[in-house]
Amino acid sequence: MTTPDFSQSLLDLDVFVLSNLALNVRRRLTERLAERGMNRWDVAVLAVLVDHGPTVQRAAASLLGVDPSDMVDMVERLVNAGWVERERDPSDRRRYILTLTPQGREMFELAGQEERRLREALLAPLDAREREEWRALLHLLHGHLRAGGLDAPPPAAGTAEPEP
Amino acid sequence: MTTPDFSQSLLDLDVFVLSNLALNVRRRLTERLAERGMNRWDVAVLAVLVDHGPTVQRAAASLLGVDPSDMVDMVERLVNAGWVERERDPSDRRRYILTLTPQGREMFELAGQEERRLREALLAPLDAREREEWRALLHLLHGHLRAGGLDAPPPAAGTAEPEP
DNA sequence: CAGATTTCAGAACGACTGATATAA
DNA sequence: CTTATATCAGTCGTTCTGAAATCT
Repeated sequence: MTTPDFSQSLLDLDVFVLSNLALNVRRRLTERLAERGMNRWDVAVLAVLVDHGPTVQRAAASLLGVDPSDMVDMVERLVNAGWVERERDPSDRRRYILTLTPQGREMFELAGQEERRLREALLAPLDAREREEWRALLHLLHGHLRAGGLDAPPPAAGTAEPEP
Repeated sequence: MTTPDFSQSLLDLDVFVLSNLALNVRRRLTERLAERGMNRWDVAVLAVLVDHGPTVQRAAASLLGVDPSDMVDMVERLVNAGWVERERDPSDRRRYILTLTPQGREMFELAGQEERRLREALLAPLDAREREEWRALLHLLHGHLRAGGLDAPPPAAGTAEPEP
């Protein structure tokens, strides 16, 4: 689904609209990050390290919901760019420990700036109240979904863990 | 970006949250449509025919923002399923005219039902007022973006046409 | 030995590019 | 001759699967 002109019948299907809106925003984000030499996964990995400090590669992959095998190239990118250091865990030499470098932290800040610029452009037609409402609803729905909100549609039966 | 556990630093970047929310919803939609033997593109094409009536294949591709070359297999799927008829335009034999069949209309209705079920599950934690607000903001942002809202970030300069 | 971590090779899918055949 | 339409072939990026290598 790329850039439909959205006939009315499709507009009635909010899920398609949401999907399309997000896809386009995502493209813009990718473009803007590319201007800084980054991609979305770079930012996601850096965010994990910012929050969790030095992290085992496998654990970072789990946190991000990425397949561990796909983590390899992602991390190599970051190491080559000098944003992350990768060292064997001395206490368990199977593991790589990923550590944020000062340059990595700078890049994450930069990414945050780009995100805010993009968000500003997206939310331009909204006033302050609407922006707050949008943000609140967005995070509410995101939390609902992460809590397995789409797994038990009608009632509220078994608890469903987020896909491993 | 699949299913990040979203460390706080990433949660602060609303664009990532939006992207992730939509991506997961999109997956669910794909799953549910698959249970009915459809995919998202099927629904999009059917929607165009529902709204516009018989349509030239190339025009449908433009409306959907799809590359014409990718339209071939999509249409073949629909024809094989008996949801769409494809006939040469007698007045311009380069063209194919796509026409919705009654079965195609039925399938579109079915897709609509699946979308509403999914939307219901997604919006479960919202009350009536919040749902209205969400829908209004979603469509407002979608329209803003389709109008080129991300092309002129700071002021309001040149008009930008939707990417051809 | 079993189990965890990283890595590699390849499949599947969607989107994009370039070339070709047919018709206007 | 130029243009438009549909089609085909191939590439690229992303995600997923399965297996191997190393280490506990």
